[in-house]
Amino acid sequence: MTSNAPKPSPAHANTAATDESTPFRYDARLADQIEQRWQTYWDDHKTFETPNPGDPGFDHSKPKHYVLDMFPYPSGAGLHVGHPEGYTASDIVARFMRMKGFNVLHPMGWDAFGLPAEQYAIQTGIHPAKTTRDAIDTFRRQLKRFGFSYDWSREVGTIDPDYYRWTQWIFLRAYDAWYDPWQDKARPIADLVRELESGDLRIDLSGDPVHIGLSAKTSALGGEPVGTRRWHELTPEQRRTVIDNQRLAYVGQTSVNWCPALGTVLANDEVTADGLSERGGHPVSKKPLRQWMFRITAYAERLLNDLDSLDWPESTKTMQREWIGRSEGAEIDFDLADPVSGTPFLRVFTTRPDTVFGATFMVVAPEHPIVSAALGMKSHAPNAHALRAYVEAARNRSDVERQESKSKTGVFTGLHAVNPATGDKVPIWTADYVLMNYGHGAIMAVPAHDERDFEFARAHNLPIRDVVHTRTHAVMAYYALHARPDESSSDAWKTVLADFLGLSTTASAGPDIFAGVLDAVRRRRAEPQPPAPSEHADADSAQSKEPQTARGAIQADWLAAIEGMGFANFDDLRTRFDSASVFDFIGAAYSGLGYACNSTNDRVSLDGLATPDAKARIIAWLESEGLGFGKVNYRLRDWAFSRQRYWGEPFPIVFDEHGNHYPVSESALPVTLPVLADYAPIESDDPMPLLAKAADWLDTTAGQAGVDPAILDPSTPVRREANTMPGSAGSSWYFLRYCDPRNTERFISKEADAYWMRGNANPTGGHATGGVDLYIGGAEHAVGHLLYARFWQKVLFDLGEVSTPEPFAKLFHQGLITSFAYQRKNKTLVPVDQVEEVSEGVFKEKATGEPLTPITAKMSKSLKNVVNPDDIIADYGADTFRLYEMYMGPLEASKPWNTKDTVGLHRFLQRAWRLAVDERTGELKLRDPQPPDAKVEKHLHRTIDKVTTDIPRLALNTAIAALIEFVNTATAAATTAGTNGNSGGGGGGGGGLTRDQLARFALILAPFAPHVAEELWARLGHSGSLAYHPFPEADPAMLRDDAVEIAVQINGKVRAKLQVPTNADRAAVEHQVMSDESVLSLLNGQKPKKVVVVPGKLVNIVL
RNA sequence: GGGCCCGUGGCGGAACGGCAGACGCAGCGGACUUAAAAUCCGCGGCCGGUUCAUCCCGGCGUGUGGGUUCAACUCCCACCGGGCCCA
Repeated sequence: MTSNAPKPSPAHANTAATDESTPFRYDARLADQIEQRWQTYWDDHKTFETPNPGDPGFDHSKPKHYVLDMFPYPSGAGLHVGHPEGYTASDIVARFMRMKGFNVLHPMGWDAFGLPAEQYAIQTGIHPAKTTRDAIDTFRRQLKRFGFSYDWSREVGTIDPDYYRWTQWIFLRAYDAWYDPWQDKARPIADLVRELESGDLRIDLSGDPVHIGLSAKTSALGGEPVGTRRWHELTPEQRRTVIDNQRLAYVGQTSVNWCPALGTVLANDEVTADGLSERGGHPVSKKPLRQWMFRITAYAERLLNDLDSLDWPESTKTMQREWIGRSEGAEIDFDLADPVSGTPFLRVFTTRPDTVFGATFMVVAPEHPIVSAALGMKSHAPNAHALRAYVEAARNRSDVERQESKSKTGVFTGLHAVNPATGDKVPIWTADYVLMNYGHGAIMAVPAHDERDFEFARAHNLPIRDVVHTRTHAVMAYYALHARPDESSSDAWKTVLADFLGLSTTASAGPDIFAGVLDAVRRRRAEPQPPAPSEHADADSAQSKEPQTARGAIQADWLAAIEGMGFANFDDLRTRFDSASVFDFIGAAYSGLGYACNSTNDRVSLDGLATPDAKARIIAWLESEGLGFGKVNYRLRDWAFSRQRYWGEPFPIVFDEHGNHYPVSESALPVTLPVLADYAPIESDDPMPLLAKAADWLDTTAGQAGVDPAILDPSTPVRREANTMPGSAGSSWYFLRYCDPRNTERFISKEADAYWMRGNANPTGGHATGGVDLYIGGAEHAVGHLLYARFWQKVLFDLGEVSTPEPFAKLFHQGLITSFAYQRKNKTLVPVDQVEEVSEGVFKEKATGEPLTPITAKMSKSLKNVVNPDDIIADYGADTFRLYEMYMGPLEASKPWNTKDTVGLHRFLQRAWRLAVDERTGELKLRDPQPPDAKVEKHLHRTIDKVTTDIPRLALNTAIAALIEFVNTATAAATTAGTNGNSGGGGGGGGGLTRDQLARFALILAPFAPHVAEELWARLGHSGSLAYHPFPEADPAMLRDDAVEIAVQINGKVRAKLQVPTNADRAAVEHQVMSDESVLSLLNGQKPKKVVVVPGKLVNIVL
């Protein structure tokens, strides 16, 4: 039987025994009773409903704490064990913080629009409105069964018209805003119009507003802005175009990810690395499309900088930084060596200006004007035919084909440019791997340090010149230059170099200290037998051959590496480095960071500089010479916001017959999603929005649609926007709605926002930047949801709608819960129901008898290793389930589910229960009137302390371990006192804990196992819930012992243990240790060189 | 290929640079029981010595090899293996 196969249910096993002699044992049946009772109680008494400022019962004197879960996407399959992991952790924090005197906001809702629900509806033939509602009901019922302390009165769903009304409203706010680069914030479009009208702003050549004399763009070009126009010079159509191109939500033409099978466009984060859709795994291709876009790129710098202020996992911050992809590159101008009319120079953008010395040729897109210019020049006739044919062919290939094609085709234009750094004449080629719409449609090709350039150079026999060395190469280059004659001989050069490399890389050395390192290598080699300087002179005989083998191993590694590079001899090595052709020789480009080399001319040298420094120096030089300038570039693209599907928020936008768009006025919101019977996607190569099927809804008048009569006559026929918003629309602001979910006037009241979203220094690490105090959810949303939500928050912040610039002050990712799976020799996996365990830890496939290796893998339907939480709760109860999931390991770690381990946590609750309740009579067992056991009391304080410090840092596994230890101590005390009987359910009479101790224990258990804690609390005679009772405090005096056992080490090895007074200072401890008889006998008369005393821990005597 | 994270008993895991293996599971021994289950108590890294046995003692141990330190699971470097992200 495998570990995941069904087990005999303990519920049934227990029931028999329970009925006979221990009807009040804590088993599945009793747990179920207790849990139902308290869940009903909490519901009936609205225990976890949280008033807002201004509501009756709101307590101004308490600080706030907002604990948020990423809301789930309710699927038909119901919850799996991964969902409650984060929810349990956040629930523990929420319950703890309530008891610590905070006003806690802890809501739950549903992310319910989107592709999966729609796909499911298509498969089943049931309308998504129905399947989604059913899934929500299932999820809600399951979540309630865990006893989570959500304020269900604040429940929201993204599909509720009352909710998406405000999603549409936020869209309109962005539609009606532009990004002011001078104030570095979003502002209303009306401000832009006013400044254009006043003449403060003009329109530049590319149609963007520009401040005369203030524009970075124009000053970089180093001249007066040419061709700017004033507002009043523009026609109404031109004005409309200018304005529309400034909106934060705008219609743009971009290359999108089109998925023909799903019939929709996907965002970059919805497409996998191998070009398949994340949902369904269908092929996705690039396609140009006019669609709604969000100008998230305007916020790139702020989204990047503000990450520093957030208490988020470093890995997630790194992912966002990389997704934003800020790079400091440069625009560099290459003068043309051959005169071409109208084109004095070629401008390129590069992220690696430090490699300009290695630019041995240039490549322009076939559409580049210089190509047609070349074709028109008689002097280049010999090449003209091939060139013309190539341009013609390239025109018929799509961008995708051009990017993907492996063969590096291209043709020489016959023209040359001048490399501004080297002064060399370099040929200009045209090739279709360079796209006209990227950068300037031209690149400087650095074949030694760019993969594609390298392949192109190889294919067309162009020179490859090294200008960046890795540390390894830098060491080798230094050696090539500085090796002594005896070191360059045929036998010696490799071993000396290997030692040099070994020592340099160990020391993370840069070129500046190579000389010293080489000296050290030579000194070492000069020594006859190599006990390296650091080895202990007195090393005993057993380790005497260690140093040699160790050094030998590293040397061997490097020898193999050198061998792998294939240099014939030292002269070959030297020639390669001298001629800057190492990468050509190795046969691969190196595009990483390193140290510049071969990069010196009369006026600037980069040699030896690390890449970032080399970049800075070359940019400074280019700028001083007027050859170029530094430029910041971002990888982040604007957010494609249109989906051609049914199950999403409609846009509050209509179009007139000319294709101009108009907003639906606020008072006409929401634009409700029409009920569509046929919601099957339109599979096609061209995007076709599904809502186009709702003809009655689609074609209307401006008045019907609710467009402001001031901007469009109500009788004007209009067509509604037929695209819908993506799934990430509703999830980008739901945390705001929870604060004020039933507000019909605003998406969130100013008061609710100011209270719940404000900055708040608190135990779980809230920040002055404000926002949600603790946000728990999966790491898979690192660059999607978490970036979009930050962006919307900043837009709303700029427009004065919310008070904080960041939505989530502290973020925590729970780890993935995996399952065991079984692997054949060929690495394929076997479903668990086809596996048998032939003996302890040995597994075979039932059908074939093939031996299998157990591994951990994601839970999946196909492997049949999915665990359903409902089953676990039926067997053990929700409290056991909660404890087990939190006890499995660190919250952030990925860890395998092992059902058989759950029984340990069930036993813990059983022992805790038995401490307090007689299993035969159900009577409370208390120690009173006997005084509390001193050891137990002390341990209780330690446990309170441990739990209090562990919960805020989400170290819930160790907090539970501490609770278990306490129960074990108390149980032992009760047993030795002879008051707890044993077999089959405890004697009558006294117990291990006093009434007061049991009460405190129930309180500290409550965040983890709330039902059983409430039950104990009630049985102690309290009325009502303990949910708001103050959390017990540990007495610092009880955390210390009078004496502590310390370890006595001699040369780092523990040789003795000694009791010393806790308050003894270092000198006293040292004195006690050094006068202790057993220590003296261990010292055997030797005099210590040094004695290290770590108070309360150990003493280390160094001989 | 680049970046990040992780490698600790049979398993999940614990350990401010300070006595490695807390706590739980599985296992072994005992108590209770007609018996089993449940429960309770005890043992538990590996190798060796000593002993009837307990006690006790020595050596080796946190993927591998180096380094820093009085002291390294923990910090640094390289490598091996696994995972995640980006190409």
